Amino acid sequence: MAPFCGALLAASFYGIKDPKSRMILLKFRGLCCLVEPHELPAWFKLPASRPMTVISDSDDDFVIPSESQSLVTSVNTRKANGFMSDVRKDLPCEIVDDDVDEISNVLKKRFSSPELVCLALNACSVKVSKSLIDKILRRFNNNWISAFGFFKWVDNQPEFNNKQFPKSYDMMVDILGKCKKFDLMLQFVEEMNRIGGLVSLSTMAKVIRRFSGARRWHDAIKTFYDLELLGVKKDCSALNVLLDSLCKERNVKCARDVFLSMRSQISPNASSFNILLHGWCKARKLDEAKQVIKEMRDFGFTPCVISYTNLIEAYCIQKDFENANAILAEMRSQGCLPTVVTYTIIMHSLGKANKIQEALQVPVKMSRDGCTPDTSFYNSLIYVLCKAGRLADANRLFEEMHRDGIPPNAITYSTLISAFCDYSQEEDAFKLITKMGESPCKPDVKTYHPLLKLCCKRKWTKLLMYLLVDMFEKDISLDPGTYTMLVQGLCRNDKLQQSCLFFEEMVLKGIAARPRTLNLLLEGLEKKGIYGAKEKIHQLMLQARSRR
DNA sequence: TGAAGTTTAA
Repeated sequence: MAPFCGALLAASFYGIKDPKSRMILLKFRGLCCLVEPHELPAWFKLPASRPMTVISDSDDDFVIPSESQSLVTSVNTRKANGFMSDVRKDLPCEIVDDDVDEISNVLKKRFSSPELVCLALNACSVKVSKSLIDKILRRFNNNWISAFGFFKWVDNQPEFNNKQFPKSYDMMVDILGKCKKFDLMLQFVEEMNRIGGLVSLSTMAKVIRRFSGARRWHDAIKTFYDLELLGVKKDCSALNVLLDSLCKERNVKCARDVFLSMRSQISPNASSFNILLHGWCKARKLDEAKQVIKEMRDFGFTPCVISYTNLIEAYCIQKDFENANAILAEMRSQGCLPTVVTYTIIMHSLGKANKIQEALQVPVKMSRDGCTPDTSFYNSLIYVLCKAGRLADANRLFEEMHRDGIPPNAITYSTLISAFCDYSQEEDAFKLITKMGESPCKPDVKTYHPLLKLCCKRKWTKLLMYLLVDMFEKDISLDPGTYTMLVQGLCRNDKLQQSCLFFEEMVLKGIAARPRTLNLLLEGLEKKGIYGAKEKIHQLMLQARSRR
């Protein structure tokens, strides 16, 4: 009756079914509970391949409160009525890709090295195709060991001709960068260069952006200077990639210095100026932004709708709607018409500033201009309606999007789910994430964050765990904000042991803990007299500090 | 993601 299953256990997650009582034990990073299958929300599915064992429930110390019983029952009733199967039947054409599933099942076992992944995959008998590679890489883009092991395995397949798939190589470069495996990433690029014909500007853009994202400015700039060693032209497009990645990571000063030092060698285009303009606008440096407009004109470029929209956004960030409108008037006088992007910025900022009535006038003005809304515009409108507490209207709008041929995206779902959680309409929130599971939109941390928060607030530990397990299964990793929320939320729920686990994981990942979070945890441990854990946390902080 | 806009939250 011992717990089982090496690989899954190593990942500190397992689900065990007792065939007699049909109870399911869920264990996730020290969280543990025993549930009846009917308690599982409809969107939560245990993989069929998981082994079955009888096990006692000594670890279970969680209780689902009565409110969530009603939630679970309602989801369940729909399930009993065939709700889920109806949804599935109605889907236009669900592509069942057996090969993707077969490989995913192997990759999910979370091996300790790419070589082990490669070995395990040798047992698979699937045919390598471009679509298979893309699907797997997309699915495991948070897990470089699985992705890289899979890629090496593909490379060994006799039918695989690596020159056919430069984009897949670029994806692999990006995954290594995203997971901060920078040395491996550079080695891999070298390897691509040796094979020949695989390294392009789009490859190097991934490298530059990932270095910038990790605030390794020097490496980003060096990558640009050394482009020609890899056979990539050091032209204006390459310069713009570097400038943009520096600006997007909020280092516009560094971008300006690069720009000035390169100006004599590479002639900038209008985009170069707009990139810098955007950098200054985001940094709320309006004087510098205006200076860029002037330089742009001196250089012989006329500011375009993107330039004006950037300035409008800068004023909107400062809630200076008067000046935003003045720019709007100025661009019109220049014969430059605002686009749906311009209107989205204005509407969204008005909503954020609680000027709801004015915000809701924007769609009217926009249609007068003959400008058609898109998904992002709808998302902002939904956000504004939610901010005003008009959830029913927001939901109606969401339904209308389908009808109007403007497909909702993951942000649409996340916005509504978040609002439902804020207004304690948890049943609607869970209904929506169920619906999302049946749509092409993929949830991310931002989708789950408000749900996890709600579970903490209501002390719904079982539901919290369903969600965490679900995220784990989908390879959605926690971000700093979510770690902080979980550590604090579990602390307040007297789940100190679990709170410590998330705290530990966060610190080991190199995420700095806020003093507030640390103190809350330490105070909790002190109050409960759990001195061992308190000492461990202290040690952890010392280690983290010395590493920095 | 990538010359402009949309989701969490301290």
